Amino acid sequence: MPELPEVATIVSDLAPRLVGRQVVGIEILWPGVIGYHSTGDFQRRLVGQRIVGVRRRAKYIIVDLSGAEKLVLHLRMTGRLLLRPAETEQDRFARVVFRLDSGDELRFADARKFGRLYLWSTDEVTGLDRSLGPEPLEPEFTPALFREMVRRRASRLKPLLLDQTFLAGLGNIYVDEALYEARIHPTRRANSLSDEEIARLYCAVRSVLQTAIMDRGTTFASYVDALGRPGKHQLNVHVYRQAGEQCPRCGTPIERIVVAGRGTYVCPKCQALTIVAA
DNA sequence: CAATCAACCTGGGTGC
DNA sequence: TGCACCCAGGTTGATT
Repeated sequence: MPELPEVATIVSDLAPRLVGRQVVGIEILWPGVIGYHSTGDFQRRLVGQRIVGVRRRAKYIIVDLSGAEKLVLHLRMTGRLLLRPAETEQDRFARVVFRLDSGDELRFADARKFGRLYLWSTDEVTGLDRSLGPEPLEPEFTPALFREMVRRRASRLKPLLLDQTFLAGLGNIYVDEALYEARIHPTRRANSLSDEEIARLYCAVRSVLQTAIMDRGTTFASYVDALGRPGKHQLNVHVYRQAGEQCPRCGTPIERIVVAGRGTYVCPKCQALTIVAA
């Protein structure tokens, strides 16, 4: 479910509200979502810790603590991270609840139980960081860097852009939106792109993500921010889940195809595989 | 390195 | 209402 803009929204909601808070208790309603440590270990190591920072890397949420370890969360498809007053009725599918000294609870809820919570050392977080591709909105991600990355790869763009070790943060929605914006077909080989196409794709990736962040994410089914509010970007998507609707650019009906096992939305005219003479 | 598929789980929507 | 079936915003690991 959540991609970079959704995770960024949750982190921006949580950071000002969580920094300085202390974890005073933890309830684990479904132990399966705790990775690595035993659940007892998880509770013992976390209770009493103070939160000193909340940040994002790719689609991971990293909570920096007063101790040496860091709480790392991944929401996968249907995970939610919600900050609620403790007296609020429990959220459906709540799996782990952190009680805070403020009287609030940080609740991890996940219908499908794919999401995971880890307690990791600095070295483990560094290892995660090194295994991930660049952050598309950071200044280190330059057009020249992206050009070299894309030129070196032979795979099709759709799975390549979904690959978090290649580029961090994109998921199914924003890959389709970026490729549409750049007018490039998702099955094109990366190393077949012209310099101009790579430049278009670079700009498209960044503008799609930035626009979605301004819209506080995309809600089609289950995504909500840390206060339970849906995003607004579903009102501004051009192709994702728009099969049969008219392409905003040329009016051709949007098509749904399957690429690398993923539902994929394209304008068959704007994103034609072969150049058609005008 | 690239591609495909299964697996992890469950809910929601659709069509009969 | 019930039921079968399809779809799902992610990631990993096995296999070819």
